[in-house]
Amino acid sequence: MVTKRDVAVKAGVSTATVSRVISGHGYVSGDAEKKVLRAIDELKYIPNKLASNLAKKESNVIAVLVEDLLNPYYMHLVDAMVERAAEKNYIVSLFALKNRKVKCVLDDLATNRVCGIVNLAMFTCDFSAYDVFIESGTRLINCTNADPSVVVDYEPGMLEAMQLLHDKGCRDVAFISGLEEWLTFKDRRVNCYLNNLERFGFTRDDRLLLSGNYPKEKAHKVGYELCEQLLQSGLRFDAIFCLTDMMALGVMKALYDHGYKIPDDVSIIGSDDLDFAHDFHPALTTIDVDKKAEGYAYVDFILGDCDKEIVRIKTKLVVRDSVK
Amino acid sequence: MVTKRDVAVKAGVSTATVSRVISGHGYVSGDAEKKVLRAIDELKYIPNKLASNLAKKESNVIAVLVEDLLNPYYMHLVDAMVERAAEKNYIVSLFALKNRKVKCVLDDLATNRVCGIVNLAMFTCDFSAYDVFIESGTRLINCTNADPSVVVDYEPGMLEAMQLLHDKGCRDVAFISGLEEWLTFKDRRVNCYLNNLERFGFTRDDRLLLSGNYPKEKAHKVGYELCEQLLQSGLRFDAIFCLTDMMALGVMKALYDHGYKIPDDVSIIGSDDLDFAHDFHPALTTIDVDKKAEGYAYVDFILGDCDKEIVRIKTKLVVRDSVK
DNA sequence: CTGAAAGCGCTAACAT
DNA sequence: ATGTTAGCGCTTTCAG
Repeated sequence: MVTKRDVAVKAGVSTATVSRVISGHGYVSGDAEKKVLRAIDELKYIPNKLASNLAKKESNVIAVLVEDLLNPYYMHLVDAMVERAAEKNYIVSLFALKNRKVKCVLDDLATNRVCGIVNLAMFTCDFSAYDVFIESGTRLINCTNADPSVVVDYEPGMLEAMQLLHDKGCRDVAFISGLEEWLTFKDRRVNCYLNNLERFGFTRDDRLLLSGNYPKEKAHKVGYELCEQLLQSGLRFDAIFCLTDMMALGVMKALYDHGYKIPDDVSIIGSDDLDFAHDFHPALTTIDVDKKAEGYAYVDFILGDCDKEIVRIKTKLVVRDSVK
Repeated sequence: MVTKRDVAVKAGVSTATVSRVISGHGYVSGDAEKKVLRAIDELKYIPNKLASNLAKKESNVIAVLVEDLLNPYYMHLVDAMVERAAEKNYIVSLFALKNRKVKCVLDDLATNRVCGIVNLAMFTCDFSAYDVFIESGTRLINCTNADPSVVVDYEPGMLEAMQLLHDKGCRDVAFISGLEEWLTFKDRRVNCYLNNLERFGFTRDDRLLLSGNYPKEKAHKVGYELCEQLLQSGLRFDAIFCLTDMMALGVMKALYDHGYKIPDDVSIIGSDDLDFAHDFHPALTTIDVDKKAEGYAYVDFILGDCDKEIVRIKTKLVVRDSVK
């Protein structure tokens, strides 16, 4: 294996100089640079991250914590993160909570000395017991309440959606959501819905807001079940907001299974705008989230390339065919 | 930061002994073991993978190469791989080809000294130029033609599916596939279809087998377009095999958009059995692939924990509502 | 059964 | 502008 030392010898300089030309930091004469570059090329030198990670006491891996890898929304995010991380010579690794104690996962992150952790799961964890993270200044996102954060600003999209429903004459608008403590009381989509019911002349009825076990259980499954629950409640409704597109998939399925027509009998609005929302039947009207910006923001935060302490992600309504 | 040395000092032994009890290799007296374990516990020692990676000249990261992270089938695989890898203290990192030259990605893999590469993309690459991989014995899956491999044995599932179609009286069965060179001429699903047309009394007509640009383009999009192409061809067909479930989503969408009813006018069969195939409309009849076994096999191969040189993944038909 | 010690390849002062 | 060198924390012979 060819090392930095080999390059240095071949170029007739020291390893420090080689480091300088590679990193771009520090002064190097044009002549030295040329020789080093040529040596690197001839020797096909490939730097060893393993060594630099150790020397720097920090790895180049960004950890992403997820509840469930199969969630397409997360994958959009991860996709963006991988792209952004690659630009900066970092890599992203996945850590799943499924079937593992949180402590195990945390130990795993610690032993790997990851340089940052993006927690996409619905819980905060106590990192205070992990000196490693604190000492090494590992950056955390969405792990503790004090983290810098990226928040999806659902308001514009939600307002557009409510306006659309209003324009179409809907009055009894249900909202199918997830975990009560995380996704009903704290969620910006739900809050926006709740805060603007009167403004758009929608019926206010607590029973129209349903909570379920997402994301501990699959969104589509929760959507299906909650929709059946809504159907059985006997309440009148002419439109349903779904917390996510996948939830909308389940909701629509339940509606079909019970003989309802979409959007004739009930209008559906999702949230996320997954890449295949267009191919739902009918094509889903949904609140698009700028997922690429969100993913980029995560890695920029982790890498300290973002000076803001909070970045807001844009949303907007994408009108397709699921609203009459 | 507490190091192995700290533990050794506290336990009154050498670092080598600490290593022995941690790794479980080599002889250690019960007494020494006890002391070491206690020291680890009291000091809250967390081993540093960065150091061990360097010392062993091999990292604990398994690389997964994908064309497109958003493909749900890959995510099922990655999900299984993450789970399996975690059991063995390895982590999995994602590398996307999208927008990057293959050489860049390969350099990236090399500089990170990944311990293995699972190539889920549709191309083989020339690793011969990368001494690092060869020297360090990096295990490759699906990278070169010589790799050990896991093959999905689509035959059982395909045969069941063809039998079902036959029983339902279908005769003109189309097949909507992907890249011609990879997914038409080489694909086991396609081959099985082609080889058994007569056996089930299906029409043989080359024009009924359509190729598209998947996976370079999204499956659902390719499915949609190919289905429209089929529609425009004027050929008669009463059933369609789709290479993947996501393709089926697009195909079904195209059918609806053109006024067809599923399964009344045409039956649809997918392949993969994604977790949300049940919530397609109608619920998709599809060939289930044992994705967990597939993911496990990949990491077992990478870690050398599998002595077979080829493992076969099972498939079976899951009957739902998209076949009349 | 245990310990000493020589690296692994790179980084980052510090010196020149 | 460039070189020297002392680590980074762990693994792994090799002695004892």
